[in-house]
Amino acid sequence: MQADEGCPVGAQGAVAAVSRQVLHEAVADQLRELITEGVLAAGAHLNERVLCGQLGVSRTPLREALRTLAAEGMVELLPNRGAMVAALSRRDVEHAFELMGALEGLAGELAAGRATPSEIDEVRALHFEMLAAHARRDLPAYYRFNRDIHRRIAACARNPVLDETHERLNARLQALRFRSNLNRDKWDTAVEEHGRMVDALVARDGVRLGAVLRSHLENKLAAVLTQLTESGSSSTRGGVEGRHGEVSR
Amino acid sequence: MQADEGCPVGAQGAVAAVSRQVLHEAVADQLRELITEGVLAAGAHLNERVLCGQLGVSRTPLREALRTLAAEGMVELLPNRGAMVAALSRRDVEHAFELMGALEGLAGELAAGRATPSEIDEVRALHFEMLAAHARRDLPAYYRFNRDIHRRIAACARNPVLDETHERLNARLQALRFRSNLNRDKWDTAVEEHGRMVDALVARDGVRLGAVLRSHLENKLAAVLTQLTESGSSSTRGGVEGRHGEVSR
DNA sequence: CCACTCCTTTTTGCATACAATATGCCAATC
DNA sequence: GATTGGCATATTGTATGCAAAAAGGAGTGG
Repeated sequence: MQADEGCPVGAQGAVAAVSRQVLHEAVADQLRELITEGVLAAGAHLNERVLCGQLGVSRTPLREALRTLAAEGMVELLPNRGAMVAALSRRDVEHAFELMGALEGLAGELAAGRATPSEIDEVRALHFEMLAAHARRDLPAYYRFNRDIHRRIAACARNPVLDETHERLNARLQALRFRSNLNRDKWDTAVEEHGRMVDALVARDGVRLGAVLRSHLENKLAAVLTQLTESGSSSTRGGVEGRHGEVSR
Repeated sequence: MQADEGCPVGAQGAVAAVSRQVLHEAVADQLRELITEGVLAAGAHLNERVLCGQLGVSRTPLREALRTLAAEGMVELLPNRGAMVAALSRRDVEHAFELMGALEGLAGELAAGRATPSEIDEVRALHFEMLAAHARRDLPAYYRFNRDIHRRIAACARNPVLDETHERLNARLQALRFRSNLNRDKWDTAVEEHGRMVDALVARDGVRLGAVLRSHLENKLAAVLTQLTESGSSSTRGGVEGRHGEVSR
């Protein structure tokens, strides 16, 4: 069922020299994806044996992957009682966004000074593509460009430590799947903010870019909190097998 | 993410649950300490079997602990070639300090608004103790109070996500053991900055506190870089050091 | 003298077996 | 009728065994 992306044994003869990935890392990648995609719902209990069967690996690499994900904050380990997908409380989300604001703010400040002209051009191009998606009301495309722009700006900061921290926190938040509803007003506001973002980057005004990114994040937090309040329960999609009792609070 | 350890539902506010710590966590703690203490030097290769013998555990919990530490950035895993203690290049240190500045800056901004009066008093008390240590030229005591003050301020931010990120990055930097030489000028400057820090906190001026913390970090970075240049430049550059992968994701 | 290859040794990666702990059920008791 | 104790089951934690990959070394050929 699950596409086995990690090559188990026999891919070493041919082209890709990089294809040498160890099993527990492949498992970790796969679990990360399952969690951010919402296939494994927040709060869901992860039974080792069941997961082993579904992923087609033994318990050892699975457990190692779970330890990795626990250190990343994606899952929570209960001693002698197994693992569960980390569930973010409303308070946790607020905290995460506070931190995210600082991270993106710093990234913006640095990016404005360190981006190459071609990188700036690329961000501008992505921005226009995003505007096109916005004009067409194409939400998935909008989100894709949106994410790419933020990632691109973060990359311009030229700080791998910052980038890794940012990506990791982002992965934890992605599991919220708050990418669903977005009313027109907020959407328009977000697009406007993106415009100021690009302006600040082109002007290489780091302080301004950082400020724009921070306020952008604050608005996003407000939207997410609104949605959390409204919906309360996430769509309980049956897991890889549907046997996971979702313990969402 | 959940700050609270222990039973999720039936906490029964009674006595704290007995030290139920699993072996791989104990091993991870121990390894963390060995690394930050410098017993396991940066860049050192970690042989699983040898470590097993030294720690008195089998390979399974040791390997799980190593995966945890790898996710935390304390060690680096080389596929099929074992683990080594993460070695920070000069560039890595710069990046880490950039991030650290943003983290402490945010913590300061939040702390100024959220600290309780008694917490502020405690920081003031620690500050005076630090002044005493400074007056006596008692470097170890100074470092202890210094660290406590920073931790205390960070705690006042009331943001576990930020706190965890901060602690983790701090642990990675601690391994540098740059706590050694500190000339009198820089020491005096640092103490002055701490004075402004406490002033800003007492005045509950978050922006100012954040700014002081950031500049404090910048000075510390300068000191660390100086020391790195003096002590390790000639030897590390030519050798195994090079540019290591850093972000594994 | 250097490089290359093959072989041995060592070390990591994975699977499985065994032990420790939690969970759930049922009866016995107050 | 509710609660507690104990047993049965299930699940996690740890140890060990086996196979694959890498490191090291000896020998041979250029």
